[in-house]
Amino acid sequence: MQQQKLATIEDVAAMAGVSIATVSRAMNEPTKVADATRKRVADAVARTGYTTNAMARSLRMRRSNMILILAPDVGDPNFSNILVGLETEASKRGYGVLIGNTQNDPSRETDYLRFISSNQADGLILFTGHLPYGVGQDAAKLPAMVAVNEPVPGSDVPFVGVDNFEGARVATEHLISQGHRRIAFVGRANNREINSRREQGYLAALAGAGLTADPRLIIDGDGTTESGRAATELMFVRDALPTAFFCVNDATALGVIISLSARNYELPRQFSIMGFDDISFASFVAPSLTTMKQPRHRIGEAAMDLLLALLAGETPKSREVLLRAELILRNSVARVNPGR
Amino acid sequence: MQQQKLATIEDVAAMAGVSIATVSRAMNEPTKVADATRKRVADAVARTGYTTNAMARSLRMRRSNMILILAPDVGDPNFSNILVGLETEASKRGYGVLIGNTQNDPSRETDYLRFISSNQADGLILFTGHLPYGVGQDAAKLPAMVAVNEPVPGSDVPFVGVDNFEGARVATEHLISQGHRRIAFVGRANNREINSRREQGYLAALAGAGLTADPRLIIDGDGTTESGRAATELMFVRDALPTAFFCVNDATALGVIISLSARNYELPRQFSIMGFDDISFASFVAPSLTTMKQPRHRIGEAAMDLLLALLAGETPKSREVLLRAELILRNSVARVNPGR
DNA sequence: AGAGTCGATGTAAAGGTTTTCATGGTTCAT
DNA sequence: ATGAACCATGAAAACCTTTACATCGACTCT
Repeated sequence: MQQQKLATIEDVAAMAGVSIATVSRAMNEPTKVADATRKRVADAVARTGYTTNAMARSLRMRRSNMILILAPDVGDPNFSNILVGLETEASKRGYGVLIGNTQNDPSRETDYLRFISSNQADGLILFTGHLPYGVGQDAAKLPAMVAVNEPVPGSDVPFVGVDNFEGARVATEHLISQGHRRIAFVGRANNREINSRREQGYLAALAGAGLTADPRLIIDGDGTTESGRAATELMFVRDALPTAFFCVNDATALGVIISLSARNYELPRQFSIMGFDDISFASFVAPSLTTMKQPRHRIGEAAMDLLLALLAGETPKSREVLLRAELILRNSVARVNPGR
Repeated sequence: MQQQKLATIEDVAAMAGVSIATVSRAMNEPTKVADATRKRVADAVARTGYTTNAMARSLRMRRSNMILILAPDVGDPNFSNILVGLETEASKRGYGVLIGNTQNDPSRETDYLRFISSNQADGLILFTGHLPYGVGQDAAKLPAMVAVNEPVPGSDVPFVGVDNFEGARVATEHLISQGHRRIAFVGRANNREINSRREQGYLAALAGAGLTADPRLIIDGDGTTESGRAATELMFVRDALPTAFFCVNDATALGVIISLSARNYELPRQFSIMGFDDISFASFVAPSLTTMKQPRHRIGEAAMDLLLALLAGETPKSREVLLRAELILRNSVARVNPGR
């Protein structure tokens, strides 16, 4: 169980009868070394089982080949699927992935900065939607960064994510194509980028179809299931009902479904519900949820790809990489009930 | 954006008018340094914004304060919640958490060993249920390890997880307490520890109640939703039906529910279904799923705690740390239908 | 007063790489 | 034959800590 003494580059050099510099070159810049010696070195490496000590290399190169991922909630299913993409791409390129679960706790965010200030991570993926606390004004101290899932407002951090505007428009247009004219938007929140972009897409679709938005059908919500439920109840209180609900995300849609089911409405005959995200339970709810699927795996890959390009000194083509969401047809949307 | 030259321990030493050894001591063993100088050092640290270079420290100390987590599927919700616990505990103790997503691909598993062979990780958390490929016979080369979620058969790797036997017994006893006598077990798989332990618990509960197990009600399954569906269909073909299904996990239970619903049975009036795990959608299915909840957060914490104890040289009290699952009563289990 | 302790600090080695610069030999053009 | 150009290699510095050992002064005890 104990770490037995590992072979070092010197052991290899001695066995191959060359200097350590040559061993290093043989491994990292094979062209710069004669064929014969390269082979001798390779043999020695195999015999000793040598692997280069990452710490020593990082120390010397001032680079750790590690990426720190800062996320408010690692347990969030939306996160974990993107993580797979991030991890896959990083691993393919020889990078490791470090997880920081911040729970939106400022002190934890600050704490995680130690990884970058101590050279333990070269780059940063931000799921948090804001720069880490504790950097404040001197954001210059931060390394290369890419925001995922949620853009960082008021900064020039590049963003990779789903095209929320376009996706919301497609979703709303689908409802319109099913004959719906009174379509609610559940989950307005001006202070959240995602929510407001989706709202914009919704409004654009209405406008494109020559429909005017009814302000009573646009309800605030923070994206939780509970907010979806509350929004629905509010509509009944106001007695301003739509024929279809476009919800800012699937969690909200679930709240709407729960609320309507509790009132014994038959879905989707009496009301259509459209979500956004396609989280795992979307296909298990009754009725199963028609929604916009985020290409999470590809988002992760694209984000990591961009970050590594940044680290390599490239300048990004654009500040945003937007991937299209895909319309997933299930059973929560139907043609509008002609009786209504 | 560029890494401006960071302050080193020498800068601090110069500013405080002491040697670098004293700075190091002042930070790591404060008692060994005089109050006055400790204060001067602290001031200098604050003024320079010094943070110790983790690479240099790791190189010198032969310890990285990093834990590698090897998981077959990072996207698995069962995993991600345990991850939160692992991460929380690690972070609290000054450790970082490195993610390795193996997809059960042997080459990826082998690849990740580079982190430990190059000293980039001190310990290993195994979600995979087996030792990493590529170590083979010389398992001695591996660092401290703890298995989570699934034990590693035929090895002495300590395991932290839910008490599958006990949980399954409690679950089955609950069904018995509701008057059920013909109880199926869906998801038998002898080659998987988890499945067979849960089956044992099921059998123990039956035996404890003086019931004999009907082999026709014990159906193979690999824990997927599809396997639950197939198992149910098989029972109808055999025409050997239970009044209640105890499923090896929630995913399987979902398959059973889908299958029964498709046959227009009314649940739970005609059949009761009990799951295991309490994954996120369990409360959203119709009927919402009665199940055994895994204390995932605590499992993660306990596993990390054990691993860090191992790293500190302690010998574990026992090879297994088993946490109790909690019975979550929802709507998929009812008293047995007297009509049947 | 001298020997022995003790506490605070400094010196220097060690940890394992990568990379600059130097060296020595070979080839090629003159 | 001579210098230039080139190639393969080696020596040594640099990356930044931690820590064993040495030193030095002050204090205690006899």
